[in-house]
Amino acid sequence: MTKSPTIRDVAMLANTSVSVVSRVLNDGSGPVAPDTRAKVLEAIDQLAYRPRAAARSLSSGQTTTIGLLLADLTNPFFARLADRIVGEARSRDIQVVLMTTGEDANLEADSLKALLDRSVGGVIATPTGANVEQWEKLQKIGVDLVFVDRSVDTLENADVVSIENARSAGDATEYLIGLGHKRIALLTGPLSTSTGRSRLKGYEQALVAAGITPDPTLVRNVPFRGEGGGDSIASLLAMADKPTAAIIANTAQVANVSRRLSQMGVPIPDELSLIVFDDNPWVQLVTPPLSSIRQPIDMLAFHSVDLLLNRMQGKLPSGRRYIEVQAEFIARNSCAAPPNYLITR
Amino acid sequence: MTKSPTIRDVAMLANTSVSVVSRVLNDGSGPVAPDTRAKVLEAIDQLAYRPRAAARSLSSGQTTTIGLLLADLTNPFFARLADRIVGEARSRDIQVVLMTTGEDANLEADSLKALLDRSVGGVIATPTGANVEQWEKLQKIGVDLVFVDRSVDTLENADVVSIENARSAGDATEYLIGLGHKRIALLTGPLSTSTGRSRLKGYEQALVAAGITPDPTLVRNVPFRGEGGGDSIASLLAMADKPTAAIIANTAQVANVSRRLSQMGVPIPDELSLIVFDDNPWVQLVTPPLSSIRQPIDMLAFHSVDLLLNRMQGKLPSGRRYIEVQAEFIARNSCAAPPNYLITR
DNA sequence: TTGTAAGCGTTATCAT
DNA sequence: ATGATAACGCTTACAA
Repeated sequence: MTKSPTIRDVAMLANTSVSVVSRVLNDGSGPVAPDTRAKVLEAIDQLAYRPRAAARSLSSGQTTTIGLLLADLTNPFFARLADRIVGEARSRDIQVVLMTTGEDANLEADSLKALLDRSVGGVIATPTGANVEQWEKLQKIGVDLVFVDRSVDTLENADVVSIENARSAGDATEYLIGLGHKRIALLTGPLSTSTGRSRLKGYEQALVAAGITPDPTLVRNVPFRGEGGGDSIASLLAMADKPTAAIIANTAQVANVSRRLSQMGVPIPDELSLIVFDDNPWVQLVTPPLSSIRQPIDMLAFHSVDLLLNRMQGKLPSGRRYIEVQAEFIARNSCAAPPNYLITR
Repeated sequence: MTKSPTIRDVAMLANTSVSVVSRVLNDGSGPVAPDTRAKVLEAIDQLAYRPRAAARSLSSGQTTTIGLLLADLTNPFFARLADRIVGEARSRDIQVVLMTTGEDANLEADSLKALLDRSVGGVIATPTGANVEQWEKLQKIGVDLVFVDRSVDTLENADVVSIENARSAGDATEYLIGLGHKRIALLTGPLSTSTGRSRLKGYEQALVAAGITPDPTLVRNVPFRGEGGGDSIASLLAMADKPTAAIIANTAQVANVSRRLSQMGVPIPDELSLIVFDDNPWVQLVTPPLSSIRQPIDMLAFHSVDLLLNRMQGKLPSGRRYIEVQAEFIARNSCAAPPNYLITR
């Protein structure tokens, strides 16, 4: 545990002043003679000097750190998102402090409080929908905000990056309708989330467009966390006029639903056609492989950090930026015509 | 974007000095009269004051931030580990900066370099095995180290938290032997990792104990990343004297192996019995559900942050701490007696 | 018990 | 092109 060299040590060794060293450190912040620069660089190298982040940010008021507040790393979608965001951040030499909400407003509030210490210049988050005031307070102290995957409508100064939820849900619905399905169930997230609402809208629009009246009893809102998905699908299948197909638009619940269906021994796609949001690696491992909607995680990651960094550097005009990227429907073997469906024509 | 209040503002409002405010901030760092404290607390509350992390750490030389350097969040094992570690950290009010190596020594080196800015007081990592010098340099500037899941033997001052790898592999091997298997394949990680070596050792010991001579051609070392697992299992099954069972002891490759096996249409367990390290949620979703070794991720997380924090607070005597936790073998339906196996007795 | 003042390691302003 | 020097916001002796 040696005491680390400071900028002064470097200046001394290079026979110059701290200001000069600082200038070569922050390239372009002032004039430096070529050979002076060389000497400084050598001194830095020789001492293995590294500027201390805390001092830097205290003095400059800036940080090269962003916060990443995700729902839950246990969910493969968020895990992969985190992976890509961290990668994207590294390539730009910025660090990421990671926090999770567990979809719990209180935990989210805790995280927001922690973020108030100005250790980050901006944050990328999947908000729970609550804590609007704390989010605003965070913005007020100068922290830029980018919401990814979902948004909070009342927070108008936060940028948003997400997939085209309505359209994706619509695509899936159309596909099922095309196979002959009339009674299509939808498991979606809480309607308090933008994601849930959009997916529902896309689903209903597709139905209406095909001349089918949406049946509200076929729509279930399931919390992101917990076992809700399993129960919902079970109750759906217990209905008298039960659905012949289901779209699981709640990314967090697809594993639960799959497990329950497999436990119940419901033959897929014979008795029930299935489409899941989020193309996890394992959806093609199960029997049958599941048709799914692949969210372009790379794009979500790229745009969220790109947007945030541009904001932090003041490169963007004020006003919310809303970026939507396309998701891709992938047909596998979990969909077929409904039972007893006769091809007439 | 208001300018935030400083400790001086608080002192002023509370009609006292900054040192007093500082003392109530860091409870116990000095005497404060009860009613003075009350006034300070009120001022803090009223101004919504939050101490700035950078100033604090610059002045005190300490940080409430740790680094978490993991291989790859794409792997469910690491993702869940990250989730638990972040949770454990939050409950102690410490922040986590996340980085990934992608099992790449160069990326690891980059991260290590970034860590040199003393923004963290310690790091929890799954090392690649390389960059020994940089790890040492990190320790030299006072950053404590805890390796989790694997270790680097030459780094004797880093604590280690992992599962009992040898024993777990041994258990799985014994189980298969008990079913009548003689030719048991092992897919394991690179032998440059402690994990790979330990699992191999446990496997061999179990074999020898049962009077079976280990056959090196049945052991495959597969890199953590990439598609190696699939090819390995395929080549194993192409052998003349092919194995009747396989243990996939490379956590990162279980999905690849499963996919390949399913593509090849190898009947499990009829033609091949299978045991996988790491009990992902989806291993019970596939057909048949896979027998697996469940790693106690909560324990790994708890001990690694506990250990690290104690180190950082100097509460631990010097000398490496090596904590091993038990993993649990879970029998499902992917194992059976080998083909053509006659029960004689 | 309280307050003053000297750092902590940078950046940035302003002379030189 | 270079170099003093004053912040930045906090902790911590050391006085009072």
